[in-house]
Amino acid sequence: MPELPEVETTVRGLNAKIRNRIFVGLWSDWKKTVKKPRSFAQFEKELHGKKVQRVWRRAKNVIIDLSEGYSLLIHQKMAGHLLVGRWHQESGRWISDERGPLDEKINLYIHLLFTFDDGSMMALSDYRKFAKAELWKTDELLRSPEFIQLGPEPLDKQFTVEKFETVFHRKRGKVKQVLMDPYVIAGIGNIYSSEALWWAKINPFKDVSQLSKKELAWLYTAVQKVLAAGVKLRGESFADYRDVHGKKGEFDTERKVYKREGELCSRCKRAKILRVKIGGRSAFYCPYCQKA
DNA sequence: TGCAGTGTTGCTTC
DNA sequence: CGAAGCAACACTGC
Repeated sequence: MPELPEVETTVRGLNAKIRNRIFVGLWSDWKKTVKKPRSFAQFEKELHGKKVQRVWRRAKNVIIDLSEGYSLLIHQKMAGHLLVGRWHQESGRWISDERGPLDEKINLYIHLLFTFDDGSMMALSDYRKFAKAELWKTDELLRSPEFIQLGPEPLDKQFTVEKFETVFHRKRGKVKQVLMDPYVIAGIGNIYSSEALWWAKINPFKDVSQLSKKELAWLYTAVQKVLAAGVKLRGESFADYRDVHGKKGEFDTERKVYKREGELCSRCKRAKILRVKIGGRSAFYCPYCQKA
């Protein structure tokens, strides 16, 4: 579900709510969510008593830095939601104490529930059970290969158009797939790659090695534009993304091609948006604006 | 009923 | 050996 803007929205929400809180309790009905340490009991034991220092994001990972040099990493994968609030259990189900957007549906899929020292809680809801939680020593996480190998952050000030060109010229393959490769550039998934390519007027099938310098510059600008708009609008909730309070994002007003197959392109008004398969995923584009 | 799905990984094949 | 392709993960909703 979440791509960079959605994860960023979640991270900002967590920072406002759980800083300085101390982990005192843990509940789970799907312990496989915890991947590290291997043993759930060990995870629970090591987490207990740790204080939240700050929450940040790398690619689509939420990282909660803790006292004593620990970091809790959570990846929401396709359908995970991180929520904060208070819940109580009724006949085996978690019920939100608050009225409003944290409705019953999302609560049904809570598989991991952390309790803090002040009685507030952080829940990981995930109807597909793909999300993962890992407890690391912070320095080990930062030195781990899977972390080091991640591509640059597209919204970093240091991520210049020159860096973008360098990163892309090293690769080959369909530009759509390369954009979604977290080891090439971080945080871009199926929605924002489709949107960026539409803004840049680039055909998603085009091989990255065939992109002109001009096209690379357009794509660089488009990637930053759609991601920044996504963050500003607090994410895309076309599917089921919600922020930590269960609220929807507003990026849907900006959605130009994703899941719009058959609709007239809003820019050229001469062609209908196509849906095709690239690398096993659906890609959406305007065959007129984004000629091969 | 069948299939697609916001992501990533790891296995197989070339 | 590297790259590419694809199943697997597990479940809901159209």
